[in-house]
Amino acid sequence: MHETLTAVNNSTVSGLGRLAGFFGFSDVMGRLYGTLLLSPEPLSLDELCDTLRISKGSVSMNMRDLERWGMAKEVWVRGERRKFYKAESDMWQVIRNVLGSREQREVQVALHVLGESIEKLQAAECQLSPEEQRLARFYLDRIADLQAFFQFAQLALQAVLGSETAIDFEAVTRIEIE
Amino acid sequence: MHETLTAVNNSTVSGLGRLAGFFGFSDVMGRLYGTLLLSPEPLSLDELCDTLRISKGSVSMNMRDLERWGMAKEVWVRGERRKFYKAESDMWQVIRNVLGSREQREVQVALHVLGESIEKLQAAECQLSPEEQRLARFYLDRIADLQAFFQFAQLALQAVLGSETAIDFEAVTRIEIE
DNA sequence: CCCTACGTTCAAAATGTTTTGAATGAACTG
DNA sequence: CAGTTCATTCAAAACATTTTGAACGTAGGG
Repeated sequence: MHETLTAVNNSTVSGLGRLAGFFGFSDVMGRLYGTLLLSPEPLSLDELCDTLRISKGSVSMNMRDLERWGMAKEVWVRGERRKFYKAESDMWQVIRNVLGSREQREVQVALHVLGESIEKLQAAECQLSPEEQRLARFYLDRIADLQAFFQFAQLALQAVLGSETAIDFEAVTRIEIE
Repeated sequence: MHETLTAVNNSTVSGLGRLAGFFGFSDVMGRLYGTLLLSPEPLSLDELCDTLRISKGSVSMNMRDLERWGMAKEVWVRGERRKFYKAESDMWQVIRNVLGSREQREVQVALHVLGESIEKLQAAECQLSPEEQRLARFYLDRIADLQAFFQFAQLALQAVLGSETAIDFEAVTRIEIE
């Protein structure tokens, strides 16, 4: 294959590995995803092993994760007994999967814990010594800031997730280029 | 100290540890930050060791990182020879530090690499076999999607970073609560 | 100057994560 | 049903990260 194609493939795959790492997934997941994304045909487990120089076991496990996150799908190739995979190529869908199920839960838990802390502090106020009351009020201030941060994050997430297919990537490209 | 205060302190500190981990920092950094954030007085290295049950060396190194990221500052306490630290309590500032210097650079690098790939593919087109040309066009499609994603990320970052002190956390709190 | 109180460094140890490959099992085929 | 071809599992090994503490450096006080 022409060297340019190989080079582009490599840098894209390793870039996606990096991106995956950034989002708290394993590098390998990202590289598998990238390899599938740049393959016009679905790929089998063995082809993925060969391409990425990774053991079969690892590919098997990581592919399961990719499927769990809706980033890849099994594909049935007629006349073949093996499993074939293709990437979910709708980025928007992938992002919604990840943000919607993982990040949103994290934010909600955080908000819940912070809310509880505030309640506890307010409830305990009358049992505290004057010195402790000062500290409690200090805590309340700082925790209110954290709360505001997470509420902001929640709003941002909802903005991205809420719009059905809204944020139109193609449109973004056009805006930037012009 | 009253048990409620201790409990709130613990959950906040460990929550910030979690958050730090999420952003690719070490847990310990987050916990140090949390401990400082919930202390009305600046704390010395040794106090931080004691509170978090962590070695002096570790605190020293992690505090340097916290300073590098603008999340904590040294404070001079008169009559004291030791270093004291306090948290940068303006969350907005902290977020801008992190997003501005780290995330933004990542996004820019990614955009640069993707742009290069597109150029390379276009330049090589006339040297490719018909079969390779089909593949090159396929790559261009997929890479354009990735580009759009990163351009979206860049816009989002700029929206957050661009506004001077704009996104007003207190206002967010009010909106959410009402 | 020397002594003390501190902060920093860094190599080794502890801990955590990822990868591997042999064992297992499931599904098809003749 | 026996043989083959695959995917999966999981314990052990390879690898990476974090933590530790002893050694070192530095500044102030006497």
